[in-house]
Amino acid sequence: MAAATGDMPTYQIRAPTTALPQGVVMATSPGSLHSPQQLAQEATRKRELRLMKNREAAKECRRRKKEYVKCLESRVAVLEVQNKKLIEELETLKDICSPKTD
DNA sequence: TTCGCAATTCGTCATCCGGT
DNA sequence: ACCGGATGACGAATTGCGAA
Repeated sequence: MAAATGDMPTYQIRAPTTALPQGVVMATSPGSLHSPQQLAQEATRKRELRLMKNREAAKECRRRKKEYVKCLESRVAVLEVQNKKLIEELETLKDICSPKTD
């Protein structure tokens, strides 16, 4: 697929993020954190939240990619039919235009 | 039935890139 | 500069299938 430094794949649609995944609870405000234990808990919570979001993002990314590939495949099918017709048409015109050698 | 293998799916990490 | 979303890469888990 697109190289890391390449252009954006056409199947990517950047949508604004809205709701949090179900079951995710916002943390208390940072100002209310004190002990190292609380800080550690907060770090763990943040990590779990990040993993959960990335998991969902990966699913969505793969879904879009599949859709994109399907779309490309159906376009290939259409173009193949079109190409076949054009080749046939060309052969017909060649027959009509070629001088009779006889 | 079960074993081995290939293909597919999934979760995670690393990185890039755009927005603030 | 920092943050967060998108995605490629990778390894682990799962699935499907033919051979024994």
